[in-house]
Amino acid sequence: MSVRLAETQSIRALPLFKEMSEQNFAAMMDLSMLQRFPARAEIIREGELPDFLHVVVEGAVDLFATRDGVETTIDILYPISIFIVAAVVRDEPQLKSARTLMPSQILMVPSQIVRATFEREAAFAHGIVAELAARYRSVTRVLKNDRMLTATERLANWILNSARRAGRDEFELPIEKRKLASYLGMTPESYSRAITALESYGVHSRGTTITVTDRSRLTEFARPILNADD
Amino acid sequence: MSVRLAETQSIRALPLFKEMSEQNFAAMMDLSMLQRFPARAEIIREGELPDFLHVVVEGAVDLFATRDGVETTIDILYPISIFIVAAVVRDEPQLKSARTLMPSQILMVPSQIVRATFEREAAFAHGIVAELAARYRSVTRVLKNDRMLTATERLANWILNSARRAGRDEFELPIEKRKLASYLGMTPESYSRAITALESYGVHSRGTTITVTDRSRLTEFARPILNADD
DNA sequence: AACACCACTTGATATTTATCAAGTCACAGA
DNA sequence: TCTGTGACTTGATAAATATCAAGTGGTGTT
Repeated sequence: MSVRLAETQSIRALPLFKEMSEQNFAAMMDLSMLQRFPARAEIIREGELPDFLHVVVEGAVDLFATRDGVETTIDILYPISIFIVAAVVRDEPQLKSARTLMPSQILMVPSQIVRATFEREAAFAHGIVAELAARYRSVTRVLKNDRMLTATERLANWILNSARRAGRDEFELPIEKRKLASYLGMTPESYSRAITALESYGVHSRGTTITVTDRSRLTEFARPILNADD
Repeated sequence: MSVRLAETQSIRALPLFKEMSEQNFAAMMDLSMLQRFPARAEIIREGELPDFLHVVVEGAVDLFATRDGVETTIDILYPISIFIVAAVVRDEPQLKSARTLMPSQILMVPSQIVRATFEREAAFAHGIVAELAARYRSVTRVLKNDRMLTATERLANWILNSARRAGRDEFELPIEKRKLASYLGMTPESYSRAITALESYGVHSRGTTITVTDRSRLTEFARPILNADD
């Protein structure tokens, strides 16, 4: 039921935990579990009360919402990130389901420990605030993009941001196209057409490789919303 | 430059301030301003760094984003609520602009004071966390609605929630229809058609009055997303 | 009372996107 | 190597929504 110290290095480095006292951090890890999941494993389900704060240590996690069997991807998380922070803090039902996109390692910190530590240690509380504020801003940006950009423009912006993050004009799709489509709020068919349309605006796509061949042309087309970083 | 004590009663009662020490609260109010704005006054502009945490004390405030002159309403705030919490906490550019929808009173707390108090007093930090988590969840719900419901379904859900909040089947639109349309992510024309369409599903609209004539029928049509409270 | 303004509504049409239906292609397993 | 599976693509069509263009109606002003 506890996590070995050797495995906590990268977790400790997270903004959320960085400033905590060694003692509180150790106590928290002692009550947490580091669990391995296969690909496509369901981790949490929308509507349930959160038992754990989750940390993606390895792999990738799909956060999605469902309605009548239709699902939409709200966020995709890679190491090292945290999820269902808000539900844990408020002890309210989760708004999203989560499943692994590949074999993954997830650290699970019991909700009560999170809330208790939160009360006890200011440094941890600050970490939670920073995390929440960042996520809040991130969804806000997604909403703005959804409301004010066409599907093709959203894809164009996503490509620009991915290239920027990769530091080069060529990068690999980290996930299936259909999943990316859902994340960008469109169908797989629309994704396919959008990427084809972008060939005229400085993007080349072959297999899972995307190349930005004309950054300024693409930027002009994308007309990014201010601060739309993600 | 300071706020009279008599005016702070309702502010003090906010979850954000409720648990604070009298001393810190007084110090904060001393450095804050309670300002009156006419209708349609611009309060903050997207992209700027936040100088103040704002509290809507009286009136109503429209939080919106702009792109090429087109704007979309992200949230509408009534007393007593707080805005640009995330930007203040992170000291990053605001993602939304704000303007009054009617003559309003706004309490403005300087950002530095917010951050300083946040460092100093755990109770206040907790208040910030609760507020952020609540807002994060709220935008998440809006995004889910946008992604998975049609415009008419979003309106249906909004009506159901409004009626529930009002505690009766008849209520008044608190804002212009065009503004509500924007908030629900549609054009005024689409709003008009949507409300007409809902006449067949237990809704009656005349002027600024909306009446739910058949709640179960409307609920069946709206098929609300789990936990979609706002 | 007449008028002007503006939100709202309604109609016609265009655009965007989803849906349905075949394909095509790559890859894993027999 | 063959074959099946599933993701992806492409085409045809439908649905949802926006846009453009007149109206309509209420309110406040002169």
